[in-house]
Formats: sequence, C-alpha cells, structure tokens
Amino acid sequence: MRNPSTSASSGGAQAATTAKTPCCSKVGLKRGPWTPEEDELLSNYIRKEGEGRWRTLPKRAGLLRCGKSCRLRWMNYLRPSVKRGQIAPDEEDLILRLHRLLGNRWSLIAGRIPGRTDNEIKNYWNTHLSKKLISQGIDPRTHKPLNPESVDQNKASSSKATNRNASSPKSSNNKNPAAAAAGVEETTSGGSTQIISNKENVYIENTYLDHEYHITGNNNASHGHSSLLNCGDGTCGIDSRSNIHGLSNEEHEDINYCADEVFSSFLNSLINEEAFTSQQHQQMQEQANLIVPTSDPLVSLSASTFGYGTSWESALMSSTFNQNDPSKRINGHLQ
DNA sequence: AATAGAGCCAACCGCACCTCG
DNA sequence: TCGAGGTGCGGTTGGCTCTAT
Repeated sequence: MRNPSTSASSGGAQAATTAKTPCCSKVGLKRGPWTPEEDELLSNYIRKEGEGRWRTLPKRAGLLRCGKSCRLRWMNYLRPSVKRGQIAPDEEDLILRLHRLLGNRWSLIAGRIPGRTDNEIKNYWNTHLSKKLISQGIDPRTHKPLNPESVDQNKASSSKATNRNASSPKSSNNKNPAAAAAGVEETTSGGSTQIISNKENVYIENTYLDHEYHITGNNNASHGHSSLLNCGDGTCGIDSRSNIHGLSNEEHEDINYCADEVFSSFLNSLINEEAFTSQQHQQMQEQANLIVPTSDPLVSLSASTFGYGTSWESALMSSTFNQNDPSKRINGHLQ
C-alpha cells in the first residue's frame, strides 16, 4: 500500500481556489496530500482532545487545513481502527453481498466491515469489483445478468476515460420530485435496494431479492438520531413480507425491536440467509436436476426463500404485494 | 530508455441532514 | 418555525505508479 504522505510533492501547498465551500475558502489553507508532520499534529491532537468540532479543530491543532479535510484524513487514514492492506476474499464476498442489498451506500457497507472505510470500499468497488462483475456478465449496479449490449457498453465504460463519466451526474442526493410531491421522502435510490421513508415509516425494498422489507417506526428528527433506522426508543419494528424470518405472507406480524439491532440482525439474516439458501438451493437443484439460468446466488435466494424452489421466474412471479405504492404499505399492511 | 495509456486511491466537492439557538 | 453552523455521505478528480509498446 502506498503511503500518500510520501507523495506530497504534487499539488501540496496549493491555495484553495474555489470559494464555494465555506470551510475551505480561506486563502492560505493547504490542500492536497498530507505530510507526515501534519498527520502527527492531527493524530496527537485528536488523541488528546478527541474527535469532533472539526471546523475549529485545524486552528486548535495548528494545522493549515479545513475541518473537512482533517476529518477525512482522520476517518480514512489516521484512525487506529482503520485496517490497511489488501481486501481479503471474505471481505470481498461481504462487500458484494452488502452491495447487492444496499446499493452504493458505502458508509452502511463499511459499517459492516470492521476496519474498512467507506472511501476504501467505494474505491475497491469501482476499481475491482464492478469490473469483476462485468467480466462475469453481471451488471454491477443491479447485480442482474447483463444482456450482450450492456456487456459491450459496460466493457467500454470500464476504460478510464469513460468510467469517470459513467456514473449518473450528481444524482445520488437528489430527491425524487414525484415522491416529494406525494409527501414521501425518497432518501436515496441505490442500485439494488431502495430505502423509502415518510415521516413515520421506512421501507426497504430490494427489488432483486424480490422481497420487500418494511421497517416501521418513527423516522423524524425529533428522535435525535442521524441514522435512518436508528430510532432507539423501542417503537421500531421490522416486518418482512417474505418468509425470511419465518413469517408467511399471510400471517406476518409486527415484531418490536430496537432499530439498530433490528437493522443489524436484518442485514445478518439477509447475508446469512443468502449464503444458506444459495447452498441449499444448489443442493436442491442438483437433486432435482433443475437448471437455474444464472450463477448469481441472488437468484437462488429468491427462488428458495420464497419456497417455490425451482426457478427464478417463479420467484419473480411470487411477488404479490404492491411494490410501487408506498402509501399502501403503512405499518406493514396493505391498505 | 522513453513514452503513452491504464490502474489505482487519497483527497476534494457539493449536497443534504441534523442540531441548536 | 427558521436559519446558521456542523457533520456525513456519495460522486468525482488529480496525480502518482505500473505496464505495455
């Protein structure tokens, strides 16, 4: 692993040129790669005073950097818990699974992989995993099989020049006007999973798993939590309309949990269930000599989790609930 | 050895959310 | 309720390193 601190020759003491970002607009602030001296100043200060108050931290620490830059450097590189080095195969596997569940929610994914930062995972995804999936004929955004035209397009876009323009332009944080007009906040729209919330409810909709997970509970600022699913007051519950938690479509029931634990175990159950059912389904396939037209374990999950157990087409057709109208899913029940 | 292109990753940017007065 | 400040997130970029010619 290269140490960026040693490559500080380029762009180093360049003054901020843009005046749009308040904290970086001050003339004389340093940008570019960090030097070992700066790293030490920042590390020593945070060890002594702790994290937070990033805006004023640089001045207090004697750094000519903006707060954002300090925070980023600490979070992505200097924090003791940050693990350096190659992504291990099991970590890679976990990233793939989580991306399939969560889409480009790098911070959420990073939160499930100890020692790895969102930036690191994002970079690893863009430089390794997306290409790997494309080479396997899988669309890295949707995790669905690519059609031949898409394969060509994706292969073309994997070159440096086009890759930089491949992503949608600054769309990640844009609100969906239609959703906004309907009083529904679409918090983000990931590749494989959509998290939709209104003031009282949160929906997790994973279209590729052919499930709809519905986490109910307050989702307003008065809770005082930044996390979408972190209510922590016991009012949150999870309602899965698949039988992934052992509940049938007909007789599902609300279960109250602390949302953090719910979300955590929710992800675990998905990840583990996926691993389990993938294996299980493969065995079933072998036994029944059935052909599933893809190697994507996701497809196996869909089929076997729904209990149809034979093909992904049946799993797709088994979706009986309304996937398009969040207003019909309040409190986990169709209205 | 020189050069061009590709790969890679730390850092930056802009936006949205949260908190607080 | 509103606005300002602080923070976090995801997308993008700059530039160093590697590899092929």
